[in-house]
Amino acid sequence: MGTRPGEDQPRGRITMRDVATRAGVGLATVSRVINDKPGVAAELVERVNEAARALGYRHDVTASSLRRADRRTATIALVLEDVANPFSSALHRAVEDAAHAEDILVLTGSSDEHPERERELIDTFTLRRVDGLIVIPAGGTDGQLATVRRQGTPIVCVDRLVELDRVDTVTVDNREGTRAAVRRLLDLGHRRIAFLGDMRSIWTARERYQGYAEAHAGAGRPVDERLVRRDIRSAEAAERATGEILTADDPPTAVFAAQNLLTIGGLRALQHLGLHDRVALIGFDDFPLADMLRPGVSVVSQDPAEIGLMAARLLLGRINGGDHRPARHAVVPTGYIARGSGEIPPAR
Amino acid sequence: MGTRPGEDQPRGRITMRDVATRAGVGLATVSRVINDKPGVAAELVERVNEAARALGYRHDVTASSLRRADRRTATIALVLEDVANPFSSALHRAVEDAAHAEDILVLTGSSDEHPERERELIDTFTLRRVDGLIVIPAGGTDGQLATVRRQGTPIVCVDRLVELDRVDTVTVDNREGTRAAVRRLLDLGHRRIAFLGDMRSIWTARERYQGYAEAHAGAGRPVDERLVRRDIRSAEAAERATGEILTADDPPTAVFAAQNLLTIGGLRALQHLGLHDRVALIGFDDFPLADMLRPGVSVVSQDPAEIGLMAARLLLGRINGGDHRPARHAVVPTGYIARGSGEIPPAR
DNA sequence: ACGTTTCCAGGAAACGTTTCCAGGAATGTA
DNA sequence: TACATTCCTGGAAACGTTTCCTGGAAACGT
Repeated sequence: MGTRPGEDQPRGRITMRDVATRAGVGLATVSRVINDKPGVAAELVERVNEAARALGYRHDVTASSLRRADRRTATIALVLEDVANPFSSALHRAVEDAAHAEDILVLTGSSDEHPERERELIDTFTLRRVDGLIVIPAGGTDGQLATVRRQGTPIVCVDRLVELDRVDTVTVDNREGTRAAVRRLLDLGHRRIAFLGDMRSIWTARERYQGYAEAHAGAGRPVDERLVRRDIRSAEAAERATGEILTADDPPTAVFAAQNLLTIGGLRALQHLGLHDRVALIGFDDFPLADMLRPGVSVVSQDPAEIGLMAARLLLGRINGGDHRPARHAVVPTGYIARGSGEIPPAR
Repeated sequence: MGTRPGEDQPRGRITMRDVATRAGVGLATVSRVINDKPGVAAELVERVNEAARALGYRHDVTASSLRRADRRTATIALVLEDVANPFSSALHRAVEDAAHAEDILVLTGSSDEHPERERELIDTFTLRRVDGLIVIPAGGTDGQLATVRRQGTPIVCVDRLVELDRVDTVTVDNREGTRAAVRRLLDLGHRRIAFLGDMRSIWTARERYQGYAEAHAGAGRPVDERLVRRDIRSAEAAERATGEILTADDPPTAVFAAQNLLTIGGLRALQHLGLHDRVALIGFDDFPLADMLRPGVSVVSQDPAEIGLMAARLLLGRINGGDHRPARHAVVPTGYIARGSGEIPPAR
């Protein structure tokens, strides 16, 4: 019974059949053992495992999922705006961890907010038969998402609200977070508060503006449209816009920047004009080193890890059988981090 | 010839066989058409495409790669330290773009620098039959990498040098980048330059220290071991270490931080002691907002996008046939970005 | 007109697995 | 002891594709 090297070593790739032959059992039995199915005599289990180990057998997940009744591939896909941006990548990490706990792999792709690219990614992923999809929708792909959903793939949309049958969403309380922050500025005595907003085609951008408007309405103060700049798409544009507003007649005493890059742009403009200690600034969404700046930048914070975890939970829940449930719309609360820039009182 | 709805619509999943039936051709012909293989009459190509479109046929990549002679899955895997850290995610993005250009999907995983987790990831990925692997090796997995390589999967190692047969590497010039930066400090008149270093088990950490030592040797200056702290693994630890060095007798007039987090830690310590305008600081690796701080933080910069692109090119090159070549070791140059903190002269 | 080569098409086998099914042994019951 | 039931086991079919191979038709040369 010696294991002389190369004895009954099969030449090509080692398959279940090889293991079966060496263990002296049938192919079906090997499959049962590999998949931990009950009802195989202990002795055979032992023999099969031993043979598999000796031969260096490696289970082929691809072939397996092809035949498998539930057709599961143990893969989920994540369509992000850009894997390299901090929000996306923190989300990605949280999803990876949750998936890893169930031995599920994560495929990712960056849409760059292009509906066309997003469509392509969703297409590629479903072609690969992923078990589920987490998407930060750029908009314009609702029809496709609905189709994919109808064909059986569970979907969770993140960051932006989507109303589709049995599609869960995880969003952040954009409106309330913004309202509360702007309310703080008003309570501090600010009367002229500028608003820097992202593309209006984006749901979160609209919601945040609503929060800004609601805070004003709640305090019985009108919004001065000359202080509102929307559809800004880069830090540079934000810097320009902020500069213009600040150097015009009757400038604001505070700035609310409704997105990460816009906050940076606004900050640059303030520093450039030497106003960073005299004009208040609050940004939506935290960023690294915000506490190291002078003054520290106060922000409305959202927790991407929490969002990702929630999304993964909802998705995995559906994958593991609970797919009949109606859509759930989870809302993760925002926080406020006071670091100084939001606490500057209005200049006389 | 009308297309009455549901006419010869097959019930379950639409397969090539369905397309073949509808187009009135053989299964093999459909396969040829779908794969753009030459030698099919134009009319049949037309009929097949038409049938595929009408039925909404979707090619099953999984089944395809199972039978396919080259067994390619059009997937590569990327083992990172953490998908959420800026260096990793910038690299990820560059790899994604390069892969996307060839319709290749990217699987990713975070090793957190744990050899055990890294081993597990590599295992999972090869089980899925990825066509190639890009790894930031945590160390301790060389044997496994060699095995995987021998079994045919091309591998590119990034960021850290690895000497394995037909395994390419992409690294940056850690030693020279550090040497040049420290040399600048010496030229500015600094004589006491502290060094904050990462875990010595990491190749880059060792290289950077070498650069620091070489700069001193080149200027005929001894290294004062009391100013050298290595094996630091967090921003907090770096902050503590810097604080200790700065408050001891005969403190340094400049600090070189050999890694991202350590730079932040050092910076915090300097600010805390009110020395940020009097003690010079240079960090290895750029970080967002470094220019917004007071003073701006000077850094030795590496270009993760360039690194990722290079790694992807090497990998795709091997995948597309050039796998016989011996290992190539690409070295991407570093830069220096002067922002102020590195240009502070020694205090009298 | 005939034989040879070239080309295209389709049936069947194969990829590595899971699942169906049937058969044999073992156990339980009358 | 005879018969029904339960439990294990392995052969064969199936998953959706690609590739091998055979055969007929067309094209060519003499």
